Amino acid sequence: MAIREEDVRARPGRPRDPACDAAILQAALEVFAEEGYAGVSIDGVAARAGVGKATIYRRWASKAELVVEAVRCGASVDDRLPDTGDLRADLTSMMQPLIDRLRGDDAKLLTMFAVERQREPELQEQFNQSVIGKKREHLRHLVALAIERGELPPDTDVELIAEVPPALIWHHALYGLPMADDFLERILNMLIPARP
Amino acid sequence: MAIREEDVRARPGRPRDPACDAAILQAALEVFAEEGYAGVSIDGVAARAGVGKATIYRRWASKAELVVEAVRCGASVDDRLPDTGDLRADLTSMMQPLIDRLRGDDAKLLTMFAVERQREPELQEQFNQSVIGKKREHLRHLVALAIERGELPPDTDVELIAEVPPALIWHHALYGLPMADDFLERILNMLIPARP
Amino acid sequence: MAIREEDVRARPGRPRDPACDAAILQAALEVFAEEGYAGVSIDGVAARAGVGKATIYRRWASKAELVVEAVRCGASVDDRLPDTGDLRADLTSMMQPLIDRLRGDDAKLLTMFAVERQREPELQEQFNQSVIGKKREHLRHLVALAIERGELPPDTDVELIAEVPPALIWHHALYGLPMADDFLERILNMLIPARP
Amino acid sequence: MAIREEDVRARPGRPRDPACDAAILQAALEVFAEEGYAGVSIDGVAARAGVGKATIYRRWASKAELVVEAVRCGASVDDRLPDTGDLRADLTSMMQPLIDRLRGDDAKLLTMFAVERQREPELQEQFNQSVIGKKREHLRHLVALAIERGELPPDTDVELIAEVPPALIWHHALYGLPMADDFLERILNMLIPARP
DNA sequence: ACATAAGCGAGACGGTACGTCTCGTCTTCTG
DNA sequence: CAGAAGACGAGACGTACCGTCTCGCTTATGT
Repeated sequence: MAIREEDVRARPGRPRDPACDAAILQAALEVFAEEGYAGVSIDGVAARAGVGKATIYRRWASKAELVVEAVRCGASVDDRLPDTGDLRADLTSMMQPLIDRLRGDDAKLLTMFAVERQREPELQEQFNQSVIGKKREHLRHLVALAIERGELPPDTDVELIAEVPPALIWHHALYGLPMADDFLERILNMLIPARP
Repeated sequence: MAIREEDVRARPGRPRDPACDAAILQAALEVFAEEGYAGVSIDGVAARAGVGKATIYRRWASKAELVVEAVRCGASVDDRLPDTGDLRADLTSMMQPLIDRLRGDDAKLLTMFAVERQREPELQEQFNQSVIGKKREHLRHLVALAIERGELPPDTDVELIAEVPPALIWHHALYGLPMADDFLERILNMLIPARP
Repeated sequence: MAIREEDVRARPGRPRDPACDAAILQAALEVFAEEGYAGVSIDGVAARAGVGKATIYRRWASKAELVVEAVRCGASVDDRLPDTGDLRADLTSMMQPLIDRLRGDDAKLLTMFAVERQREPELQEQFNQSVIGKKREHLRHLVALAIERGELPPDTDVELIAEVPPALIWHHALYGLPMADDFLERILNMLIPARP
Repeated sequence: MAIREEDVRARPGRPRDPACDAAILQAALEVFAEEGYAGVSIDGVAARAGVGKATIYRRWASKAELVVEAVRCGASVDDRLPDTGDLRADLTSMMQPLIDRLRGDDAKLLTMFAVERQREPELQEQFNQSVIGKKREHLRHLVALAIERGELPPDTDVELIAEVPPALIWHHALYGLPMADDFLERILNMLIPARP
């Protein structure tokens, strides 16, 4: 996660220019999409954003952090963690946007990011902490609640079930397997017993 | 892809020393397994292999090509396609070796290979056809047979179910999630209804 | 010639550290004096100066430029132009210091400087005008006066005689011929008839 | 001096191809004249001469030896060591060709060679041994004979006098001082007392 | 109102790896 | 054996980034 000040604005001195944040993230995203992680250079991003390097390092501690945030924003990975009391609805609300994106224009960006993560431990670390972790936790939470409500049998393997949707989605994306409109529906049908 | 000679041996001059190929690939593989892609440096590989840098660049045009080939050679895959008439047994026989390798020393190797495949369409294509495709086909075949035998309900989503084990295994591997000894058992428990 | 800034200090950004200039030139000079031109390596100079390679290449475009400047700075010349009325004394006073330096630690430095001048016409030009020219003129002046005083015969070839001492000194230096303590004395004995 | 077989031709096997000698020396000379010593690379010379590298190293032990011989041949530095019994004549016969060459088209080649010698200790060493040494020895020999014959006074400083002509010639060449047609004559007039 | 503290563009700095080049040696095959 | 071709170990070259550190300047705020 970036070194974002969450609010403070109690700090003395000149405040950070929000236009810089935008310009930097935009530039980073463009370069990443064009050249991949290795093609991103801080000097290059700074130049393209019309910004000094210090202005970047004041916000992000490393190239990895910058790229993570850029991709997260750029692909508008949404961080909503829904909890409506209906497992199907919640899972759909969390997973369908990912599927849509992986079937659309962002596909290349997202898979490229997934790939680069493996090549750059820093990147992986950063992303796991800032994004994946929370989602995983929430998925398990939703599954546990569903068991309590009786939507899933009591002996359900929570940790495992919670991984099935993202695992299948990414698996299909990475291997180029087709994901039809009813893809998520089929997954949920497999995981959630039909209501009697 | 590497600058491999087509084996002609009609070229004049001193032939390439095959011992160098081996030493370089071995060294690259070791460093890669220990430090990951970013940790591989040509100077380091050259030193460890007891070889000049030029000897590496004579064979591969860049670090990326070298690593791809090293991993491809190092990660030899086994391709048994069992069919004993028992789904649990067959899936175990197909999937457990993969899990074992992904939990063992080859883990980084295999995951990085999975990653590099994404960057080299040719490699991906070839690998899909020669290995993955057959396995996928066989898995579906096994699932279909299990339905016929009544081990799985008749309305089972064959294509989807068949992807779940590899998807979950790779998902855990790629995200560094723990895979305990009973990992495959839990997957099978989830997929296959308990025998009454 | 080096990429010297004209001292403007109107440039934006962090100014160059003068201590680096000094350290690099010093290190280059030392290596050069010890190992000769071919023995100078940028990595070596950088290491000895405690400086990154980029810091050198930011200032000089190549090894050659660096060495030229280092030597030029290191080989400061003295330019006394004596005129006591005694040819032997004046010539000794002008030439002995040169011999001493060429026999001492500065030998390699000075000869290499003489060499580099040949490769850098600009340097040669400037040096000829500012140092050599005046010395040559003064030598001829001294010889002419000596003729008037009768220390030398009236038909002496002024221009030629005036070149003999420096020519012989540099010739011996460049070819590594020995220059004993009485070297200058022998030259003068050859040129100036013994007083009756 | 090169590893020339001076004669042998008693060796078994295929004799060396004299055309190779010529092609290599020619190529080396061209590159040297165009690019200077540092610009000469064995690979480059081999390619330009249409010859394998081994064929060069079979004849010369190093780049320095090759370049020395190439320049010596190319500038047709003649190795005649005349001894007619007349000092003026012998000195003229030895020195005038050098002056002519330094005033003519070979000037650049020769001075460049003189310069590069200083930069490359190997080169200097090679050249001193193979060319300069013998000439210097012979000059001293001639001077000694002239003293015996009474052409020079008995107290003449042999070693010093012998160096004056080459020292003055090279001094003038390197500093761009004019050398008129009577340049050598003036030197000899200075050194050799007029015949009574 | 104006000092203070931080932001900003620019770019220097010590490092490290890159990919290229040359050296002088070694190894194959063909005449 | 000579010769053409070219692989080999070694190591310097000059470039490009990284992440940090000054510079001189600008911009809010808080007293």
